[in-house]
Amino acid sequence: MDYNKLAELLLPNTTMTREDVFAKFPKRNLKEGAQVTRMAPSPTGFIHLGNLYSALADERIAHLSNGIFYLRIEDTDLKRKVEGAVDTIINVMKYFGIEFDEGAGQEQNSHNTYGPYFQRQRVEYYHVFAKELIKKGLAYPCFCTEEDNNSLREAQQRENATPGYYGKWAKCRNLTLEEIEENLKSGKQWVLRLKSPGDENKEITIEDKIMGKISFPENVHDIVILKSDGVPTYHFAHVVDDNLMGTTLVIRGNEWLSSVPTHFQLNQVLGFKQLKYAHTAHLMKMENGGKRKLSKRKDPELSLDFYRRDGYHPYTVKIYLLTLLNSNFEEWHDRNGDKDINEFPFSVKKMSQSGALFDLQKFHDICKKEFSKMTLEEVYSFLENWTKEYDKEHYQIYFGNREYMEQVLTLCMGLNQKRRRKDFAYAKQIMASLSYFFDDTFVPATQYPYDNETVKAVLTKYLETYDEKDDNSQWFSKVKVLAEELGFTTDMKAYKKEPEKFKGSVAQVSEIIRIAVTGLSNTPDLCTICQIIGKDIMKERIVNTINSL
RNA sequence: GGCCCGGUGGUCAAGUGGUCAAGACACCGCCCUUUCACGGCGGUAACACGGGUUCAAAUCCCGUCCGGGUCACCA
Repeated sequence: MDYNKLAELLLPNTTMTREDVFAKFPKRNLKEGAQVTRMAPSPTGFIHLGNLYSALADERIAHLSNGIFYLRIEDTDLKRKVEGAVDTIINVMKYFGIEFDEGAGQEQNSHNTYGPYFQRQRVEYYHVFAKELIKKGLAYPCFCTEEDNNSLREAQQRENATPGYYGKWAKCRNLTLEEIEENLKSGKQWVLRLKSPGDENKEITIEDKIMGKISFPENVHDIVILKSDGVPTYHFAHVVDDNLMGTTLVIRGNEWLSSVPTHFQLNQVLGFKQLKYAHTAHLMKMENGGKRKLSKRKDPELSLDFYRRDGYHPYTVKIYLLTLLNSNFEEWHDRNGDKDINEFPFSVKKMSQSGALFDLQKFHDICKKEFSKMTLEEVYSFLENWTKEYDKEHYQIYFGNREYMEQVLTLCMGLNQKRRRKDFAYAKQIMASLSYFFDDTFVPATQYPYDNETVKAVLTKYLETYDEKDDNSQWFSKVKVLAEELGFTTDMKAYKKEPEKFKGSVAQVSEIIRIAVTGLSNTPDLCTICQIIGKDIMKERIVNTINSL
């Protein structure tokens, strides 16, 4: 077979040579040890926690080594394309503190020289290498239709053979040049397949940066490398691009592990240096007592929108991901609270081989801890931005008066205390807990833990003695006096020992007041709440309560 | 089903031949306390199973079981 003729027949318009291509993609000029990593999503625009998880690993590896982290869009499948996806991806990543040095969306940068970063715009390059393979007799056109492939599968099932297009099953493998010309002339669609030189009895071994040494049988499948529209499949595009673009470490999900033999072989036949890989474990979720991969359809916590909508601080998401990524991060972070997390010596080797379960409780704990380290200024602006975007109707109510809101936050988040409160994990939760500070959102209680007469008596006496100038201890002394007058004990120890001996304790008295003023039985310091909302509002709420009984 | 990966408390995990098998989250108890938190102290709880190798095995080997991934003109 005249392979040169075949090559011209199949790809007549490809005139560039391998050398021409290499001239456009020279070896990167980087310092010793600098790593080049990439995020390579398809342009659906849907970025989930798993993407962020592995992108964070990419970003850390690149930046810790003074290397490059770039964005390449794998748009070889038109069905996956969504308008505006690239901007979405870039914005989402930015929101979570991950920025690209190079790639799609960075076209204004002068050093953005390994593009185009959209695979559809690189078709001419793939064709150069495809044509080379044809010339070497390592690739051939396949005219099989979908039906052909279906019946192939059925036949293989009947014979209990491994499914796939390979060896003796590969019908188009040995077509003559004449047959091919004939098919082409009659306008039949074709794909380009690799003529796999693999031997299933031989093994290849790779050293995965996370998994370690792994051996596989060689690939024997004549995989499609160019689809009928001339666009490459993932496998082919990946191998060509990561070589041309100088990726030093391909970090990708576990689901790719089994195609390593294919990629290894592609590298080999193309005469490239083998790529280095790090296959990351998936984020898992517990369900019905078993672990399973997080699914974007079923699990809202996988969608990054979820974190934005509920107002999780992006920094806390990053911290959580980092603790999953490198188990020694948490300890490091605790010990080096003053250091920028980017100083953490992130390592691929420390990444787990098995899938971590997404643990909402653990995540919340981290959120609370991180919130407790933020300044009033940080907390305020974060909440303000969140409310502006996700709770518009309450924005004016909550943020109309900055000084007031600052007082509220200072109290509720314990900002003026040595030990901060750690009640809150996300904005939605915080804002919901603040409603009683605002008349528009205050919801009076309908139930009291005591009979109406007692409640009335407590509230009436409380109003009589209340003085807004009292400090906390003065205020509480008065509550105590009031409690005793009404037959409640202030001896908490005695009360706890034998509660049945008393009508109740000062704790209940406080509770009654608390409920009347806030509508809730659990709140931060009551005295301060009364000071913040002011005597008038406090009085109004109490009077309304008395009247309603 | 073939191939590949994994399996330490409920969860995330240290661990690479000798430890009473760390730590964190969750849970429980006690203390602090006007509620809720915070904080302090303490506690329950694990090497999937069976065989080897070895003076010694969570760690090395084999088998079993369980979980996951993958077998497209999708990535």
